[in-house]
Amino acid sequence: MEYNHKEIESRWQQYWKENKIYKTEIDSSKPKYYVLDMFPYPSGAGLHVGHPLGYIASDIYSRYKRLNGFNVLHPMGYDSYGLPAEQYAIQTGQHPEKTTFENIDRYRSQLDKIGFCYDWDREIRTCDPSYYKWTQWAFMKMYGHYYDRTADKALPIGDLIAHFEKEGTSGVNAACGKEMEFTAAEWNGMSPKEKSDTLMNYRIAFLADTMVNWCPKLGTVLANDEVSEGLSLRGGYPVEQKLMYQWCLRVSAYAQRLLDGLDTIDWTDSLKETQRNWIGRSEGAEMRFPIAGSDIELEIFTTRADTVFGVTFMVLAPESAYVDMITTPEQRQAVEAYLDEVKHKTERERMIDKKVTGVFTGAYAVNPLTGKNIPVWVSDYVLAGYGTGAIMAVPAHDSRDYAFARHFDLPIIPLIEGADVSEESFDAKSGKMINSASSELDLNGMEVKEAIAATKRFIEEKGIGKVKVNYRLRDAIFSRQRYWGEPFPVYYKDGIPTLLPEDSLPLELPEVDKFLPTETGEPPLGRAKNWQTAEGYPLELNTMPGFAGSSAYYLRYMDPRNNDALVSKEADEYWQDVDLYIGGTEHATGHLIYSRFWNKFLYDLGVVCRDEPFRKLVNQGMIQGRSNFVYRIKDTNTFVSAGLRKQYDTTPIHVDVNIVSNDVLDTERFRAWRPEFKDAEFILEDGKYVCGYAVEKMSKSMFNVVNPDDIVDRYGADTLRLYEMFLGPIEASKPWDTNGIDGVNRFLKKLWGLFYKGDNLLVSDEPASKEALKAVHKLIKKVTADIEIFSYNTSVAAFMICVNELTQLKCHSREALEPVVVLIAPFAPHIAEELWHALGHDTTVCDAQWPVCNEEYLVESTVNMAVSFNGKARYNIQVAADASREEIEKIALANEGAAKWIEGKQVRKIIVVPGKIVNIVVG
RNA sequence: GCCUGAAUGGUGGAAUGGUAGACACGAGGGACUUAAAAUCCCUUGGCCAUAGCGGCUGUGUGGGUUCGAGUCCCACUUCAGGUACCA
Repeated sequence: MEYNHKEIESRWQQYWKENKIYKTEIDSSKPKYYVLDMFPYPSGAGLHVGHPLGYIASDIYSRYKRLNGFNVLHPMGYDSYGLPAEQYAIQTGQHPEKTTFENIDRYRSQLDKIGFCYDWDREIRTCDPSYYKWTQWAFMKMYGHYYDRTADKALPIGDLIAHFEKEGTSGVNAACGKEMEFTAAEWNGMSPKEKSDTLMNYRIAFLADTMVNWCPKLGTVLANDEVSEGLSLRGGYPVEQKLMYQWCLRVSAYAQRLLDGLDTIDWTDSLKETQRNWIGRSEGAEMRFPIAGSDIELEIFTTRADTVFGVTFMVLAPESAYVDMITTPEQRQAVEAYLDEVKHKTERERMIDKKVTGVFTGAYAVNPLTGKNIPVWVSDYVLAGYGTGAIMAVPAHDSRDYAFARHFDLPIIPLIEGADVSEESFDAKSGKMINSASSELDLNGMEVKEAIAATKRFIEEKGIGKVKVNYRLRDAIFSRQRYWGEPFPVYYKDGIPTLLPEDSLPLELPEVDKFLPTETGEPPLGRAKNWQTAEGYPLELNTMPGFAGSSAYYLRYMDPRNNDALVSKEADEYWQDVDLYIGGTEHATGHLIYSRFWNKFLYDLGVVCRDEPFRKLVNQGMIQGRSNFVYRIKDTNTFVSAGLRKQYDTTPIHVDVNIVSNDVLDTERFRAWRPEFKDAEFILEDGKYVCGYAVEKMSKSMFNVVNPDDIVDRYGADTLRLYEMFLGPIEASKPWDTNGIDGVNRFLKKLWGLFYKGDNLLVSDEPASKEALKAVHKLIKKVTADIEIFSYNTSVAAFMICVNELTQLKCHSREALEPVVVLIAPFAPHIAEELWHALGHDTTVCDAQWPVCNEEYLVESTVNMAVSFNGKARYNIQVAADASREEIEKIALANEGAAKWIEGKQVRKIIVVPGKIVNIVVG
């Protein structure tokens, strides 16, 4: 038999499926291992060759762990709610479920061809009611809890209500939107609506007026991580700021725990750093500046308390509530004109044009340390959402304040010795303080760090302010004005949001006639008939965002068909957490934050036993496209080969990479490719047409999309798998380059050749030679070590070396071949299964034992050592492998004439590292 | 601006501080063949030498530590990714 990948692969894939080889059950006799891929959003374009990179890597690890006796959970599913299907539905009128399911089927058939060991009985889809029941359930729990800072965990909102009834807000230490103060009597006197509104300030899932990223083109709000540089990530449409009443999740309550948790997990430093930046902890002080002639106090946040003597003005964010409170009648018109101007600018416009703008409110604040009056301004360079939305401006030591002061001609007071602030501000947090003394506080002469600490102490003692930690991390906006998402299990009773009863879940997504907003501007669910409770109360019209369904999916895989719980106690305690998670870095500030938050919340409730969901995370790189070009000579239909193109005036044209092989164009297929090239002429070099190339994004318009199906069809899944791993380290981004795939395919044929010559099985029961066993055990050692560090590319190289050696040794001994088959099984499972059965086994190779390296085979009787004298005149000596240091020295010296003197110089030092290199220093 | 990471042949990439360039592609040469494909063998960082041994040089740049540096330290250059009026 020749190596026939098609026949082998389809036969074994069918066998695995029929015998449910990869079905996983709880088995307390074995240690568990949970390997997870970030599940895909099934897009209409299908899989390209870049998608499976991470899946192959995780598949290898899963199979490896299984061969090592672990009970491996390795599931797959689909993140099937999302904007693209809905946008497509709007354009075509097709129900998003229909296109989504079609896409899922296509993904599945593509995935199946690659031979993954997923337990498909555990498949989940986020748009399936039996799945999103638990998304809705988690939302209800978040609604029903608040974050208690003293207990440092989520507690039932009922506890808080009981506290309010007895003591009001006194003694409450809870995460909230704004600090509130009321007595028990006041609470008990509130109307139901007032109570509901008050509790919204504390609930973990809550309704609030929030500044949102509104994307008019998509007709919905977007989360911060769905917006980049003022444009929507999906579609690239402009995004503006808008105040809307929205569902939110109090992610910020978990900021510190999300930060601390990073120290306990095995992720790359760069990813942890990205999350740390996103959480953005900054330690500073909150200070109050009284407004002159009123009892209003401006509260500001600063990390530079030391610079308080250099405050020459204050700035409010345009959206700040203070603006209206303090603006003087004389300035009101100017301020309102400015606010109007700012409102009409989109986020993007604000960013592009960094002109300094602002307006004076007419009010003055009193510096609590100097007693001096300082003007209060409004400017859009201060953000409403961070800190208190108001700052003290220190132009000498902050570049933004500096630009503002220069523009409006405000005074600049330097506070650090030697700082030259005539051209720019001095932002560094170092140096000795000057100009910073009052009768009560003297910072002069202190280092900046000391001064910060001293000022903080002072303001706390004087009650001017307090030490405060701020986080950049915002609460997640959880409403989307879209159709294709999870409905909220919420209705409105006399305007008061109320949860549906838990046993009514799931609340299924209703049918609508169109997927567009209603004429009155309500979300698409406003079109649904009878979208109300049995009593006639209206149901929530918003749906949940994409990250809702993907935040706890890893838990659902543990117990996917359980209708009574998200995950049973038994399943949770057995599978615990994801041991290895593989996916792209693009989810660093979205999914990977939300998931950790969601999991910590469930941990607080005692639903899950682990605080962190993903123990180890590996980021696979992106596979870019590698485009090919042909060069058309201007105004002709003649194409010139890349090497000769400089002699002509040419235009490069993208050509389909599938009709190019090793950068050589198949000219016949090119003529057939498109009608306009039917009569194309070619100027060849060395009889070939060589194409140019460039690395670009993989996309249809560049004709550089390589479909895995085509590769599988031509070379087989095993070749595809090995080649994707051989391409380079999995974390690295690299262009897909089909050049070179032949080498991997050739290797598999050679491996096959160790077993078969034509139809003859060559395998013998003769013992293997020492050399053959050495080659095999070297392989065992190398591959075992490589897999543990995900260095799959060097593993593949090791296989090639070993097979070459065995081929040269003409080794067909079962003793040598059997371990090789088991080792290759994770990488190329189909051929391994075939060869395993050729060796006479009737069980599947998946249940084999991972071979153990016997170091004895690797021991050399003698070792070659390079000896150099002063780094020069290097030569080799042979010594016994177990030779002592002294013996090696002796032999080394003997070889160079046994001399204590070399080239007339005395030997001073001999450094010997057994097995390595001997260097002798003279002089 | 800040934070991460990277820089090695024509290409993708190997190298616990110890013979740089494993493995593969590509290229060149050869064998087999009427021919092609497939397969196999040899050469392949650069320069010099070549009948043969070989020699010099070489991991972005400049320094440093070390008997010894692609690897560690300092400074710089370039590229990639993340992030940004976050006070």
